[in-house]
Formats: sequence, structure tokens, C-alpha cells
Amino acid sequence: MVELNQLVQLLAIARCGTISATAEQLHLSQPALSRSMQKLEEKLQVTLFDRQKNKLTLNQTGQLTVDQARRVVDQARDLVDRVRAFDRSQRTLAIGSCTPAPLWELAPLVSRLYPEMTIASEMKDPQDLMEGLREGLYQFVVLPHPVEGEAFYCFPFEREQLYFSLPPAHPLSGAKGLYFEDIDGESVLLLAQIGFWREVCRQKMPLTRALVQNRQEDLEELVQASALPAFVSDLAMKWGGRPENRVVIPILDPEATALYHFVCRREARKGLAPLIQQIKATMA
Amino acid sequence: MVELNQLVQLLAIARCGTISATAEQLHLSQPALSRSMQKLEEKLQVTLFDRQKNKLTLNQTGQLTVDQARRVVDQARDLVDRVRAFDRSQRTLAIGSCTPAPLWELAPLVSRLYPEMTIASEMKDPQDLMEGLREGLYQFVVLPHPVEGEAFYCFPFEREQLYFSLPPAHPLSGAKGLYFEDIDGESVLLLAQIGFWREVCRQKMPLTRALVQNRQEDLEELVQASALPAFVSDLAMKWGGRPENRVVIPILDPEATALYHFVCRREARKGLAPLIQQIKATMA
DNA sequence: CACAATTACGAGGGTCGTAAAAATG
DNA sequence: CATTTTTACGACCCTCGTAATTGTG
Repeated sequence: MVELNQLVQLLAIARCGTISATAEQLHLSQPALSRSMQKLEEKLQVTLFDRQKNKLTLNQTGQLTVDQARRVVDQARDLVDRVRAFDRSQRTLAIGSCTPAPLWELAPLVSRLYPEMTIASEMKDPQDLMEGLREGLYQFVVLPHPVEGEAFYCFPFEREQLYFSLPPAHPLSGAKGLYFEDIDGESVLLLAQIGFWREVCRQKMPLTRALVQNRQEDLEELVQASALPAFVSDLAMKWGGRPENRVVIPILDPEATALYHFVCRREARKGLAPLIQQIKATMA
Repeated sequence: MVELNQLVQLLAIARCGTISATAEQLHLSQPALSRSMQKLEEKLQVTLFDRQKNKLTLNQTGQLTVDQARRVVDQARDLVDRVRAFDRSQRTLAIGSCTPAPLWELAPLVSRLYPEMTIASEMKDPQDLMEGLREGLYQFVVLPHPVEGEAFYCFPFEREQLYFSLPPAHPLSGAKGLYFEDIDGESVLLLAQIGFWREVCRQKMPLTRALVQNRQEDLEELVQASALPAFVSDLAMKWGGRPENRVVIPILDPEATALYHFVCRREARKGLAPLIQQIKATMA
């Protein structure tokens, strides 16, 4: 059997032209490379080079060997990449969610149940999530609606209620409840990574300009420093506390309430059984 | 870069099941193989086996690696085969001929002109010869007819005349010339390796039973020991002498005369130029 | 004379086999 | 107790680098 090493060296020679230049590029001495190619020729029982004392060029057989070697070496490299990627995918549990809130509860739960796994979470549109689930990109996803069909297993597990966060001086700060359209048209402070809620906001408050902040801290500072409306939710307050110096008013539209559904492929249900059991026990 | 060696060993383990059995099959000690797989895992930065102190089985990543390794190893083996085959084809000059006679003259000529080449000659139907020429199986072929078309280079270079070889006691032994049909119906002695002539014989003497001999010596002995008709040709007599105790009578049908044509692919003409020149000089 | 390739030779690293240990059915 | 895997250790081979040789532009 030929050595991959020697094939790589042969490819390098085909690139560089001379043994000396190649040896330098490979961090090898010329004699070593020269002998290595002689060994390769012995193994193949074939002459690969035209040797003219001073000059060395690939002959026709050598050219063919280069072509063949390229395929083998590429495939060997692919092997390494694929094996590592597969191994990584074996050790990672990828979760897709339409909003951040469910992950706050789910992530600790998952990492406690599968301590050897690395948890990867991602936020996407519900549509992309379903596609990713079909392709095996996610072990499970969280959607704001149920999923029909034999191919999937699905159950609701958590509810999130959206609120307006208004400064006390705001004209509507005394209301017991508000609708999206009550605030529509005012500029609103928004966090970037809110997933699905971003779309709800666009739909229900088409006239509003969203002042999107990438970082949580920046948002909080602006909430304190400005008189602009913002959003919070029951889950956000549960994990992050109530915003200071703000009145919190529930939004009465049905779109302001999301019922999150756990969705996985039917085949994956068995492997996720302990997690599913735990979710149902914790959140029911 | 992984070692092909290790991949081969991994494949063997996948076949044999245990390290011990595999080591024996590979003529290796168990410890050596065990360490080799550990090295492979280190190289890949991946765990390939479930180890249970006493037992060792491929895990999922291992299975994937086996699949990938099979492809790489197969391709590496193909490389060796293809390179050797190509190298051999570079050093062999393959001639296809429809009958043996042209080779008697051609073979020495070719081997003198290309002393580093090994000469391979083969006898086939004209149809197969043309196909082989197109596929590159032959550098050139000898046909009993010209070939049209831009893709080929073709010229006639030798003529062969067929004779009946009859015992003096044969009723027709006094004839100055004979036709195939004069003998048709009699059993005839024939040599196996006469290529194209065999077909001519079948066409022109449909009633005759051919007593085919595989070896030249056997034929000669039977020609002497029997009263059966046989064939010779001017070329055969030129190289092998006249048959003893036989009268030789020319066959008058036009099919009993073959005009041999040299045919090569147009692209190959340049490489064969010295040979073509020599043939034209010698045989014209 | 600079440069390219090959040959000669000693040093170092890697792989092998034997021996021993640990664990299982 | 036989079987399987892993660890320990010494021997050997193989490849590497340095140095020297040969040949070319």
C-alpha cells in the first residue's frame, strides 16, 4: 500500500516543479524528499520522473499518478473532516427556538440531563426551524404553534404573555390593559434577538419605528434614560426582574400571548424521552 | 494526515470483530494493532470504539469512519492498479491482426524499432479490431480491407495468397488451379489460430467439416499421415517452407487473396512514423 | 559558482513483538 | 481458566538531516 505522505509530497512536487523548492515548502531536506519519491516509485513499480542528472520532471505516468493522488488525498482529508463533524454532531444537542424565553428554562434542563453534550441553540423563523428539523440540524425546536403530521411529535409546554413597559409619565401609563394599536406609531425600544416577536411587532404595529438594540445592557440603559415605550414579558420578568421606574401593562391582543410547543421528529422521541418527561413534569 | 495503514487495519477490524482475530489475520501482534487504533483515534481526535475492558466494538463514529475508510482505501488501491496499468500500456505496443501472417514480418520489425517496448499481439475479427483501435487497446491493427474516415490512417502493405495442400493421390492433385467449391464437402485440416481465414472458409466451403488443430506440430503430423486436404499460403511457405509430400494448388476465388492494410488512429501516426516508413520501405 | 539532484552515514523516532497486568464470562 | 484488551519495555527498522558527490547553466 502506498503512503499518503508520499502522495502529498508528490502533489507538492507537481505544484512547485523542483525537489528543492518542494522540500523547503514541506520543511524537509532535499535528500529526504528525493529518497521518498524513489520509495514511491519502488512501491508502485513504476518510473514517475524523467531524470536528467540536474533536472527532474514528471513523465506521463507521473502526471497520471498526480491526478490519481489528488483524488485519494482529497478524499482522505474529507474523511477526517467528516468523521470529526459527525463526532461533534453526536456530542451536541442543537435546539432551535422561535424566541429566547423558552431557552432560559430549557437550556439548564437539557444540560443537566445530558451533561456530556454540548448545547447549541439558535433562533430562527418558525419556517426555517421546521426545515432545519427535517434536515436533522436540530434535535428539537420550539414553535409558537402546534405541528400536525405523523412525522413529528409535538406538545405545548409554556406560555408567554407580552407587556408594554411605559415610563410613569406616559399618557397611557394608567391603563389596566392596552392593544398594540394604542401605541402603534410611537417609536419603540426593541432587543435584536427576540425572534418571532419581531414579526408580530411588524404585523400589529406597522406604523411604529423600532429602535433595535443588539445588547441587553444597552436596551436597559435606554429604557431608563428615555421616555420611549418598550416590551417585557412575564417570562422575561420571571428571569430578569421587573424593569425599574416603569409601569408594566398587559397587551390584550391574542397575538401578545404565545403558547410554545416542543417539536421533535417522531424517530427522535425515544432518545429525548427523559427530557420530554422532565419538561412535562417541570412546566405542566 | 491519517495513515492508510491504519485505515486498512480499521476495515479489517470491522470485518473480524475483535482485535485479536484481526491481528492474527493481519500477521500482527494484538498490542501492535491495539496501539495503532489508539493512534488513529488520536489523529482523528475522535473516539471510534466502545471499550468495556474486555470487549471492544465500533461506536457510531467508528462505523462512519469505516464507511469513509473503505472509500479511501479502495481508491488508493485503484490508484496503484491504474498507475501500473498505464505504465504498462506506455511500454507495450499492442498489435491486432486479422490473420497471423502479417505478424511474422511485423513483429521483428517492431521489436527492432522499439527495443524498449514489449510487443503484444492479438488476433481478432476485423470488427473487434476496429473497436479495440477506437478504445486505444491497440496502437495499430492489420485488416484485410481498407478503412475510410478522417479518424484513421490506413495503407495496404502485404498480400497473401491461399493454396490447397493436397496429397499426390488426391483426384484433383493435377489441377493448375482450384476453387473453394471444388473441395467443398471434403473434411479439411485447419489450424486454430488463422483468424479471418476461418470465416472465409466457413463462407466459401459451407459443406466442409473443419478438423481444427490447436498446435502447428499436430497439424503438420496429420498433413503427413492423412490424405486430407489442408491450406497453405505463399507467406506461410515463405516463413515455414513447402509442405513435404504434398502438391500445392492456388485457389482461384478472389476471396483466397487478402490485401493486408495497416490501420492506426490519425493521432497515433506521428508516434508510429518510423515504423510506417520502415514497413513501406521493406514491403513495397 | 550557484543550483539541483543523488549518495553516504550517523542520530532519533516510531513501530513491532514479548512479557505482564487487568478484567470478564 | 481461557479469552480479550491494555500497558511496559527493549529491539529494530525506517526516515530524517548533515555532509559530500556529481553534473548543469
